[in-house]
Amino acid sequence: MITITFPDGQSRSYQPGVSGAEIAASLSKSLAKKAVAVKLNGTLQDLADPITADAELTIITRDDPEALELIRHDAAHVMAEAVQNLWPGTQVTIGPVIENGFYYDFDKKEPFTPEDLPKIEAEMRRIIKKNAPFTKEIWSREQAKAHFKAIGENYKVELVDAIPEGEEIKIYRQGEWLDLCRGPHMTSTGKVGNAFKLMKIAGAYWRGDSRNPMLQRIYGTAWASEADLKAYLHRIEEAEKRDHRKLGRQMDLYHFQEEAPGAVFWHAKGWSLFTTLIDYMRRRQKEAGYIEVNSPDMLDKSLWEKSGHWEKFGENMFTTEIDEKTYCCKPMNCPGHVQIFKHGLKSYRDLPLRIAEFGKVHRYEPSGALHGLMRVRHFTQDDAHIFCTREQITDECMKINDLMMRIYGEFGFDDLRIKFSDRPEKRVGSDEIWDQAEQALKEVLDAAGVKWELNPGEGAFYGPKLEYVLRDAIGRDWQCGTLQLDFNLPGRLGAFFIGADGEKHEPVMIHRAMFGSLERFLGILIEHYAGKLPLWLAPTQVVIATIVSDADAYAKRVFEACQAAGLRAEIDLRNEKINYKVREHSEAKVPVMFVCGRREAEQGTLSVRRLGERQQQVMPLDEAIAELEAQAQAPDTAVEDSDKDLVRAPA
RNA sequence: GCCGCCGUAGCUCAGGGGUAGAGCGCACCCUUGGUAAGGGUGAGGUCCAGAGUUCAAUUCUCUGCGGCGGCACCA
Repeated sequence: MITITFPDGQSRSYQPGVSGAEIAASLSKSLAKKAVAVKLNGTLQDLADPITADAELTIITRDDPEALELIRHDAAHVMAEAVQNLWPGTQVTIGPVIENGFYYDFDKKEPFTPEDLPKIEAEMRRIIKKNAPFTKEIWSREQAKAHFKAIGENYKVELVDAIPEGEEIKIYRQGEWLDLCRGPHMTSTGKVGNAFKLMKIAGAYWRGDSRNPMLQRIYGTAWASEADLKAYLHRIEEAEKRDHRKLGRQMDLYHFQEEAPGAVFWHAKGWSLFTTLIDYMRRRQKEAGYIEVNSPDMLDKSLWEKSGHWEKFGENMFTTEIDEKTYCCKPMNCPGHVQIFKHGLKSYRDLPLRIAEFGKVHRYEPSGALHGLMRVRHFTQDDAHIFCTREQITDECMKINDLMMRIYGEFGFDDLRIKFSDRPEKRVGSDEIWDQAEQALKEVLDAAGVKWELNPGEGAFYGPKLEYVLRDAIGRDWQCGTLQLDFNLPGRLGAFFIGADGEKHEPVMIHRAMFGSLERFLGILIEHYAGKLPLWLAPTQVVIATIVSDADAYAKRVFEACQAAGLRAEIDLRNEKINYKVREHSEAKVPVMFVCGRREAEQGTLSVRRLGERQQQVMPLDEAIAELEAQAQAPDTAVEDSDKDLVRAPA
């Protein structure tokens, strides 16, 4: 007999080989009916699988959160059958579960069209209605290969070949249809339910390799209930409203046009945002002991050959020929910073030397990669390179991480993720150096007590890196901040310092960007705040709007007072009703409106209306402006009330 | 770069082999109205570009460019 322990701590004895279904039946009739799978020692498996040893077991019903991935996986199989029913001769490949849904990749001569999706959905519903049981069979490798070869499923043959020796080759049947699959599955197709929707068609390379043929992928979403599906579709809709490309237009921040693909035309309001961010970062960096420099935008190709960029990155560089020379637009600032470091003999006493630049870099990104502000060909980095000794690495990395966390915290990112990318296959430098570098970064992460995930083999060729990743409104991840250790470039470009021993030594270089790309960070910020930027960032902080033209003169005085207080203000004297003005400026996401009518003009007050609030507050003019001025301070310049007078004393 | 879809007014979009429409915005006029759209009049288009088919192309076909959704890429 074997002992099965249940989540409530109770246990029972069963014959070895008992199935989850039998166990469920032994517990209760209703549970047996609802069960779709089991979780055996933490792993999901088929309800019909025999259990041969003592185990902890949870019966999974369709309503359990764990069942969601089964619903989605089953839906993928059903979709594959549906597609093959509708278009015989289509080859199926792989169809995994992903966040919020599933996909399946097909090889079919004629492309799917958007009109095909409802047809496939209908066929899926028919298959689900038939409610055929999912049954598992274990086949031999030869049997599986022979079968898939015979029916022309060449990709499946390849998949069978890829299954390691000694691993079972599982076949799942659903009625007439079968598929090679790792499993597990629920008990029958009917369990998939109705809460699914096919979302989009896309191309995808076989096995994710661009040298392989391109397959057609169909993405779907599936949920336990129609309410969940509806909620999900609603979430997507809401997220799309936050898209920075849409908000950027609505808020008049920037635009793109055909003549400059991947290059931003920053409008006055967007540029205001841009410079506000730089001002903030400049203060933060100065405080952290950085010096700011500016290096040339174009440098002779020979320098990029020396640095290794031409070989490693040349395909992505913009070049220009002049005076029989080739110049490259800088894709990175590092070689320039090394030149500045090299200018004048450096002593160990100069280290660590932290060189920062808001440099605009140019990278020829593949056309298909461009994406609003998130991925552009010309962007500004808040870049810095720290030249230091080996001994200083940990301390410097720690400081960078602290600053990074502080800055991300000040923008309210609670969904920041940190990835640690270690040594790639193609790399330079000895294993000892890599050990040391990776160790240093790990220490930093541990000391900071932050959560991080390993990104194996994704480091730069010259050193390991940390990536600070933020998610946009539509769920895409973007790397923003980065910290990279580099034991390579200083040597290649001949940088050295004189140590305490009087000898030449190679400095270590730490590459680091906080926002990463200002453009990308701005895109993320816009989506993060859904356009409702905090006061200190808002391009227009306050609009002074009149109710009647009799208040024009007063409104102008208010406007001037706002400007004098350093507020970014606009004045709206138009011959429009106040409702109209309120609506328009609310839609433009202006955080505050100072409304003045006859009453305010007479009494020297303002009716203060904040974005998103229905209630207004009538305040004396001076008080309203002083309050707003205090609230409009950047996180790093905001001072406590008690200090305010001191700071402003010279006025 | 690859696969698919798309490109019509400043914006959002409809239309369709016989040289174009709506709403919003814009301009002007009336209206001075108290916190999310007052009314009227008007201007505004190389229908992405080039080639082809056709008596005729914004519409169909091809090529290019750009955008969107994925994939690959992101040093």
